[in-house]
Amino acid sequence: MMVLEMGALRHGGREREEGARMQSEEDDGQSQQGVLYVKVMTDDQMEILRRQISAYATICEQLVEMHKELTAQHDSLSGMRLGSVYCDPLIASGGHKVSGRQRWMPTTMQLQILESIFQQGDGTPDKKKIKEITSALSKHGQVSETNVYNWFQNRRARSKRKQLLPLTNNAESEVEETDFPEDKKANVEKPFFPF
Amino acid sequence: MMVLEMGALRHGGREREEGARMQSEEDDGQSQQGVLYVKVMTDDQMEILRRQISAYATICEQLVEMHKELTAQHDSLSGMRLGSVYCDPLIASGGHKVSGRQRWMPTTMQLQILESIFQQGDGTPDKKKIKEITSALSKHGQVSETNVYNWFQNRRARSKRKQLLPLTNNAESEVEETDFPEDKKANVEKPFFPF
DNA sequence: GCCTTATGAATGAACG
DNA sequence: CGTTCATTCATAAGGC
Repeated sequence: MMVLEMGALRHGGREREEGARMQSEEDDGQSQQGVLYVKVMTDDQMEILRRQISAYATICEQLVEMHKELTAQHDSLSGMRLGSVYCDPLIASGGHKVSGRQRWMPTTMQLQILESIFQQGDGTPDKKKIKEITSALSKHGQVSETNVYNWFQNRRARSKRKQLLPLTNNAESEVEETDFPEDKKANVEKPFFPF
Repeated sequence: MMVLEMGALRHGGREREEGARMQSEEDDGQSQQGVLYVKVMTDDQMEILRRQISAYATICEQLVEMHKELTAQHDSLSGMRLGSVYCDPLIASGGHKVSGRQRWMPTTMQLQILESIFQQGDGTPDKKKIKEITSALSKHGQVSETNVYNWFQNRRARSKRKQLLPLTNNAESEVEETDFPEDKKANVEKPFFPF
């Protein structure tokens, strides 16, 4: 069960009505003064309400997650250092540290193993092979199958790119901009969600 | 202070990446006494629903507002997304590497909409649906039906893959929890809006 | 301190 | 549909 504390959300605003997309919000509180009759809803109406609420719940969660991501990178300076062996639990006590966006840093030993496997021809190991490699690497530090998979992906891509790179000296006048100044404001059109 | 009871609405949801169809067929049928053919709600229940919806609407508004600020530079920095209008193929004339095809980069808003649709059950939209979605997304940036189609393809494939390989990492010196944003209600329990 | 580079990870698009 | 490729993003490391 989920409980939403509204106290923190109180705000003065609320004069717009995009939020009131669904009828149910025209009287705002004290709606039925003294009326004692019960409301009767059809299944369809019930379903509509349910979906509407679900949609909002989903959206809220997504927005919160996205907000976390956006703010995570901003204060990412407070964290433990990398995925190495250290990471002393400095936060063990009360640290409400958020954002644990650490990325895998292969140890020297792991890198050597990976490199040697890569150069032994098997450029694209299958799932089984990945598991084996991961298992082997685990002896030298924390690693996941995804890490191994990504490593090979990147290794392939970058070794290929290296080949094609060495003859690109002429700088194209890259037509990057074309920016239009007032777009920033235009972007604030209050679009809300068009389901 | 106002407390919202949400247990009845989304107790099951939030598996993300997977079905999680929050349709209500399972509990929709006359759960009360079995004798009623319509839903009967008391004023209190009605009021709760009303407040829930209102609260979500308000929250969403606020979050959207915040996001505009946070993503303002992000979106504008990338300039126009996608090759967009010009995409001048830069004739041969020596430059072969050419900036060529840029890939579609959905805007924050577009992503929000796509995610919402995906999680509302439409895992595999048909042609008609694709057109609608594309049309809706066009309001927030350039996008083609192919883009939308690909997005859903990838979304499905990757959400399925993710549940098949839960990374096999060992604890070691893992820094507390909080890993990436993916707890069910953890983000609602308390720190719902830490801003 | 920034800036540059290296590289792990995310993801749009394409392939079979 | 599942897998792979190609491009991009984000961040750790190192130089200035």
